[in-house]
Amino acid sequence: MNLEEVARRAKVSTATVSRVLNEVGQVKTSTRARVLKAAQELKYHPNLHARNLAGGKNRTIGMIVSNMENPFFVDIYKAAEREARAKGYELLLANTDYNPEYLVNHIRMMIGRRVSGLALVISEMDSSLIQELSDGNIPVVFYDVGTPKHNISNIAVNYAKGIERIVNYLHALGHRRMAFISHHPNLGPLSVREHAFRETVVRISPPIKWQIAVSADGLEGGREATREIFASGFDPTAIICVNDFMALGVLHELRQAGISVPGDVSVTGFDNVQLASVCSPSLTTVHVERERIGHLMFQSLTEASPVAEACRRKIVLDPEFVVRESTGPARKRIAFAELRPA
Amino acid sequence: MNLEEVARRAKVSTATVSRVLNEVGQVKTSTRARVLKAAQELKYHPNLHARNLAGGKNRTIGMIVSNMENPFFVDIYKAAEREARAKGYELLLANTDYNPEYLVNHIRMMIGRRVSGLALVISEMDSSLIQELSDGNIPVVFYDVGTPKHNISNIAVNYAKGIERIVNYLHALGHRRMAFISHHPNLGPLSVREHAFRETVVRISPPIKWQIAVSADGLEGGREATREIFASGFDPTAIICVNDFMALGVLHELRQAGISVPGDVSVTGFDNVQLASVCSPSLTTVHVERERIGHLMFQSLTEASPVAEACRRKIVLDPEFVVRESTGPARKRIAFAELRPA
DNA sequence: GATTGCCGCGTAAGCGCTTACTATCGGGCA
DNA sequence: TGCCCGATAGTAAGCGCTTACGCGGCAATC
Repeated sequence: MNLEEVARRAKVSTATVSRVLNEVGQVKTSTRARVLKAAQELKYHPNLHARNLAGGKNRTIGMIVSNMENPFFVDIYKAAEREARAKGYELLLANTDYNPEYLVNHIRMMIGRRVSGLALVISEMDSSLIQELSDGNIPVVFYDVGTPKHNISNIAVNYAKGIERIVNYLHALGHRRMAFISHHPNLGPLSVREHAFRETVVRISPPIKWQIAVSADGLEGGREATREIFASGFDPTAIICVNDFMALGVLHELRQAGISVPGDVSVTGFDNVQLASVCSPSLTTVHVERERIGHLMFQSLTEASPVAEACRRKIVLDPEFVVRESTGPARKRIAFAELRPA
Repeated sequence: MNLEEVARRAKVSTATVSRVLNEVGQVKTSTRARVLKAAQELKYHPNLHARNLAGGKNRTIGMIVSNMENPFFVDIYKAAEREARAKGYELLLANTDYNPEYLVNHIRMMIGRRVSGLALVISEMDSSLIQELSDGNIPVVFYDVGTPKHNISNIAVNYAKGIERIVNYLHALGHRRMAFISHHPNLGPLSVREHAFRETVVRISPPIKWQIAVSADGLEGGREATREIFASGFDPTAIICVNDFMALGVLHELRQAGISVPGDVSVTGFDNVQLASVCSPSLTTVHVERERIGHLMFQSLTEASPVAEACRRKIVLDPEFVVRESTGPARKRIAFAELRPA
């Protein structure tokens, strides 16, 4: 069933049916009614592919994220979706699981669908891909990676600042042995945080002992990284996590090991996802405005002002430090061995 | 840039370019190389709309879920996505936030895109919509709602059984005052659980006192429902939640109120999302095989056996009871007023 | 009563692809 | 030598829709 059948049934031309369905042009009320009736009776659903092909336009924007299991990404997605819905756009979502190969496929797919904008909330971006995108002419907005170009905007969070706040805070509480838990350390935005950690820690005197552990993004990854730190013999008084999601795993592992938080070890997260305030103990973390990020990403893709568009920009959000229950004064020097049940 | 430009540059016809790009038909190696080179140089990306229009086929399936914030849905999505990827399919996701209006729009959109199958993991389905879908001819699979038809499959979990297990277990532990926390009580699959709760509770003797509280699906909803129960004056020794996600909120609210779990109140969830084992105290819950659900949904949409397709079926999964830390013997009769800090 | 202008609608040309169907060219074979 | 067939590649007809263009008719204008 296509436009033509509807037209035949309503005894008009396909052009008229199209006009009615798209609410453009002048159509007599009675004709409109006939068309609508015919469409309804035939259970007609316009073929969006044909529509896109013919119309050329496309109120669709694509969003690619790294890990839909992490609530951080879900929040950004939902914010963008809400915005898209309000503005009459469609939001296409794809998930890469941090796999660069999937990412390439998804980008190709989005381009193939001729989205009118592409929001990339990912870390696994290599420069050749960025190049390929900046050669194209569809508006792109990155979160956390890349640099502005004629068709590329950037939104970033000042991670260095956030990490610095955390480290300084812990230092002030007397912590001198810190572990940093991360995932995918060689991906750009994540290495930024690691560097920030290293630098801050090194800059402080008296010097802080530190160690870095890496695992997968997620609850299980947080747990594993924690075990790794224990196993290495390093006994931190504070564990700084690259995000809340991993921190939740850390909390769990510590609890299972009989290590109290923050009594024995302080733990921090990053992002301030809703779970961070709901878990036990609640997480000291850094708030990242996901709502605003989703909003800004959508904006920068659809804002129609060609002047402002001409010079693409980079927006950097300042994070806000949030102190909760998972951090406290450093314990006196006691080895982990004594803390942990045999 | 389109097929024609590539063809011109490679000095062949569009048909040949198409053949090369789709790897069908016979093309001389040297020609193929020329075409590939031209496509690369022009940064050609095939227009998927045109491709779909012309080809008629469509390795795309759509999935609509109620609430992407709830990890339960994310897990199903990821399972289906993995499967789709392996089979060379595209998975289109849409989120309704339990809003029937959004649902209708998303369904129309999926049909408009001519997906080759539609997976609906939603509760807010009214019968007229089901009717509309069963009139159509695209394969549809529901989770938790609807009945099998020629083009409709169903996958469900025996919620009643799960709830019954929970109630019986709590009863055996001495609980005689139970609260049931739910969301969207008049949506089909959710009311099923509520009924199961009611029936089980009523069937048991000596009789159990019970109450039902309703709020939004989510952490905040769980908290609010808990407050509501408190405020009503009912003092349950156990709180049964319709899913883990809400239970996490309940746990948080109880902790804040200074009520210990399971010492003062036992709490149960449903679904066994990963967080249920990671939170503190870990949740007694009922395991629902999300992995398998995602898998089955995909299967039932793409399985090519026309014989098996002829008679659509309903698959019911039996849930498995998982006991963890959030449940314990009922406390002796002490009013909440005494438990809670003034 | 002829002219103007606008409303309402049909005609038809694409949008970028896929895919019959056809045409060409050698080579193998009788 | 003549013929047939397979390997290649081109031609062109759609897929279902939008939209520029144009035409008839009717009210308003002079």
